[in-house]
Amino acid sequence: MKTMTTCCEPVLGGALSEAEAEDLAAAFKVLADPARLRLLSLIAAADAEEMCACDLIEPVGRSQPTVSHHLSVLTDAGLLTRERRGKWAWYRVVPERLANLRDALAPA
Amino acid sequence: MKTMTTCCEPVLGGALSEAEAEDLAAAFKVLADPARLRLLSLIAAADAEEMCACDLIEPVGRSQPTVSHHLSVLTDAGLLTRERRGKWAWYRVVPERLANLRDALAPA
DNA sequence: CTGGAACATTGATGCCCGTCAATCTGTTCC
DNA sequence: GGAACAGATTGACGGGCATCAATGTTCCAG
Repeated sequence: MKTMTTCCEPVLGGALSEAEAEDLAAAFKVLADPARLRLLSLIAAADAEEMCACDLIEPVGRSQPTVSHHLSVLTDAGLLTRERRGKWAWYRVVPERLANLRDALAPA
Repeated sequence: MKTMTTCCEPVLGGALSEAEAEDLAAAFKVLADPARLRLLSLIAAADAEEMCACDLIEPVGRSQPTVSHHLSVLTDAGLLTRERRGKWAWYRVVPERLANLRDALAPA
């Protein structure tokens, strides 16, 4: 499981190579799932700016393993951070990473 | 094949409903493919701001039907416009649509 | 140390989709 | 009209992935 850090060339910044296109496509693929988008929006909207995984299962309407899987995908993509406190896992969004992807869609 | 027009609720603008999340996920799914990103970047980088499909097949390195398929997906998603002139098809990027998706990643 | 709770991991299943070969449609030119 | 070309469509194949049940792991409570 590799963590994604620096990424990506902008779409409108000149013709993308196949490798650059694959990197950027992989980044958008993480966002291309309704369950993951709901998790992101739920955590971002939390008062404490963080949420326990236990409080995400019911509102997102999926099984516990599925939610855990998506949270891992988001974390590996650098969009979330995970912090274990006792037997609970707390998640926070990483707005810089979101801005990073946003910039990939910016005008030249 | 439905054309996508108005879309989407921002990720950081409060908890997304399942329907809103599906719409936004569908929009990002279009961008989550290296061939489509390369097509977008190639057309955006063209001097005339438009490109003939015939000139996109070789640089993107896929078969003619595959390129035609991706161009249709991008067009249906509102990211490209198609104009047939004689036996050729000319494509242009729709920057407003790109900005639209960009806004979906904007801070609250 | 034993039971239970919270998450993560594994394995299996079904669906979506990127890809290409073959074919079809429409256009140009002679 | 007929040949040749550009592009779209169809059908088939294969890989990737979202999902869940079952199981594993880690931590706390008593």
